[in-house]
Amino acid sequence: MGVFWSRGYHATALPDLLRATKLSRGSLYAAFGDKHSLFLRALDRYIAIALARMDIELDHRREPVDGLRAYLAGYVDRNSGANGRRGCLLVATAMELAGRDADVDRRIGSFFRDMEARVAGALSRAKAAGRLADGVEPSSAARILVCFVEGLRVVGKTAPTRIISQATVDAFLDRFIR
Amino acid sequence: MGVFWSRGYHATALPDLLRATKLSRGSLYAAFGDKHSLFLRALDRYIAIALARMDIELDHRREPVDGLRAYLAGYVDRNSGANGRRGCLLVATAMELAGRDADVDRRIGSFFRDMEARVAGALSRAKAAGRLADGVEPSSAARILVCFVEGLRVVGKTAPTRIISQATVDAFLDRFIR
DNA sequence: TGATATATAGACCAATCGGTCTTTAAATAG
DNA sequence: CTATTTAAAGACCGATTGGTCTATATATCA
Repeated sequence: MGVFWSRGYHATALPDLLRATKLSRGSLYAAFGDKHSLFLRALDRYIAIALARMDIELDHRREPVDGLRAYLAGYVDRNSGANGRRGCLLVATAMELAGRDADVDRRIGSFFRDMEARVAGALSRAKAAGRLADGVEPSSAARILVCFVEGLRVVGKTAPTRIISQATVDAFLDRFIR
Repeated sequence: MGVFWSRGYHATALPDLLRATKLSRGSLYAAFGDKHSLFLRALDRYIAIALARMDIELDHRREPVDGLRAYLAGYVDRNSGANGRRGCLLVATAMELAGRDADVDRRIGSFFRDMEARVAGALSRAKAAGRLADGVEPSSAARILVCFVEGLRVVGKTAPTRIISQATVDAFLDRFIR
């Protein structure tokens, strides 16, 4: 997964994968089929990890606003320094392969839906707790938030400075939370 | 430019460029040097067009809120249907090459700075006109807006539906404008 | 120990990559 | 018209691509 993450699909060559998996060419093909299948597995794992993390951060039993803060703090972290420069496998894959690879399309699409649903859930709970700013509607705010964090990952590729990311995230949340 | 835009750098092969430029192999190399130089020229043109468009949309003499609306409307447009599926050369390049190509790094970085400066300018003028919501600070709001629109381009790759984009953009602006 | 299954290393494949160069045709100048 | 420049077509180059296959070494088991 790490190799695809760092380099992208096209830029990852077989030798890179062999070095990363410590497998021989034959064993790799026996275990995973071809490069494309292996990439799909890596993508699936990346998605599963991201969603699992969200399930913890945005847990129902938790204070929803705290959950959202933790969720955004995670993005700040992943956007800082070396982490930021590494980027996001999902965003990179979306830009590189979406619209040209049906398998990828399905995964990216459903990931964004799943992510949006989780954020919308947290926002709904925040609203019920009276913690949302006036006029904020959970479902559209969730879409906004998803766009915002994915955009963070894009600009974080070139300017991964933690302090600015954190301030931006705080200012963002201030617009939706009270 | 169009070829790199549609396929990305690595996925664009020489034959694609020959077809697109209607040039022979020799002429292309005589005119542009190598693939990398040609790509840089395409990227520069893309950036110049984007900034020129912003200069019109966010013109000083215009009502700043109208300008911001027009600016965001442009993103809605570029994110809908086939346009959306084509994606954004800048975002794709940032994810594919940033951190591995110094020439690209410089261009992407300065583009985001230029874009943010223009948005911040419009927001400042809006603030002076009393059109900003309470507690909105132009410079941090500009960073938020840049992240938001770039994130739009990412999720727009898989779900480029105009109505939702428009509603999301409207709801977003509602948080900052009055 | 000897027989068998497993996985390694790496030769090998056709196709394609970015890039160069030669040959030929077309346009221009006199 | 001929002479000269310009550009197109495409052969060609070594390197690399994703993928297959064989020979060898290493376990495993009786």
